[in-house]
Amino acid sequence: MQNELEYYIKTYFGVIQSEELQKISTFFELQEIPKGTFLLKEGNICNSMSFVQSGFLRMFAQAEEKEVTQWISNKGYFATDLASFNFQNNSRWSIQAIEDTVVYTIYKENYNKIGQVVPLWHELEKLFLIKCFTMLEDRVFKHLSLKAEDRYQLFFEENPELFNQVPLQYIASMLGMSPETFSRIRKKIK
Amino acid sequence: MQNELEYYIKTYFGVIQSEELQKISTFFELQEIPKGTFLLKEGNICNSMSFVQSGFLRMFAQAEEKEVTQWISNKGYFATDLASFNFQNNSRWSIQAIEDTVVYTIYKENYNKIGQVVPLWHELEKLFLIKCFTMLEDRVFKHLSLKAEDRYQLFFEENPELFNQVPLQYIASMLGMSPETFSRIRKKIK
DNA sequence: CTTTTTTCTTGATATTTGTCAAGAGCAGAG
DNA sequence: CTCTGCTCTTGACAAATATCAAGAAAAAAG
Repeated sequence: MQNELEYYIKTYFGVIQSEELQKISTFFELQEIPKGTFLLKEGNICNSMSFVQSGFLRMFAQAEEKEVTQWISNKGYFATDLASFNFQNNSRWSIQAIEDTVVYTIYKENYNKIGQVVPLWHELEKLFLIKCFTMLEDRVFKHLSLKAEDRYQLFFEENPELFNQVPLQYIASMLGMSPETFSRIRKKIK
Repeated sequence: MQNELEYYIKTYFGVIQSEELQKISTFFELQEIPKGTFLLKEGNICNSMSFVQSGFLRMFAQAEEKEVTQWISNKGYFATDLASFNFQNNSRWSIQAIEDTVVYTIYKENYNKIGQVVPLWHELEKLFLIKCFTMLEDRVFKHLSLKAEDRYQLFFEENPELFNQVPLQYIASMLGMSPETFSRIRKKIK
């Protein structure tokens, strides 16, 4: 069980000595989040970061009229408001469990202790942030260069598991299209 | 002159002791980049990072048919392929001077020395990366929630100085619309 | 100051995507 | 099982945006 968490940490932060990995993982706690529960509400300060062990978390915000889903985290992904977690400002996102979800959560006070346990931590953290940055860069590029259908295709290839487990309207929103357009693209492709 | 660079560093990396700031700034070198010159070509490895002192740099990549402008750096902004700079993989972006441009450039070997000079450096660097991440998060959100006209408006409010100094087609691309749409929005708004 | 090239604008038209409204399908509550 | 909400789909239509082509304007080159 704990090994699974260690695997996620490795995935994001790279190779660490296994003793260190064990120490880090003791900072996390396993939590069961019932469907519908908010891990974070827009405007509040985010003081934790969670890795999804099972289930789904949706990160979203209110725009003018509609609710916009920014990201859906499934098994192996993490969820937090990075800016709020680090700067302690009001979070821009709400994070809510789409299903009953199990997460490994680390709170800020413990997160800040990792540096003392793992000498190289700041380097790993930096590389982690650059990966996150690059992912977003990629997303922006896709919006600048692709039509709805191609964005659908690419996302489907990368995350097929989401499509039969998460309300499709959320995926549509995350890809920047209406649920109706999403539905028509699905039909066309089948 | 050097003070200007120190100001940029401060802007991005936060408050540092002024002696430290001076030490860091000696790692940079002033370069004059003639219009049209490439600081980086897609596919090459990026080994430098530049702050714009005057002029404009365009970061772009080739998509299927068209060239997509991801970002335009003007005075005070920096330009680099973060992923390539850090992981030494092939860069996804080209960076080219739109005008004769003056930059302060730091090369990777010197960049890596900063940590020895400034004890807190890794912390500042981390906060810097989070700011970059947040900016991109914002951009994604804008694409998910706003129409072309609103993206234009917002960007214009934040960067009015670009609009009479840079070919508008590049701004259009960066905002995810065709030059024609861009032009029509301008007309409508005037 | 011309000439040439690039960029911007405009109109006509096509394509993509969104909106509205209705109904179908499905899951959960009782 | 049946009712009640959601969610998804579908059609008709509207709005947003892209494309193509031509000309105007501006900038660069000579």
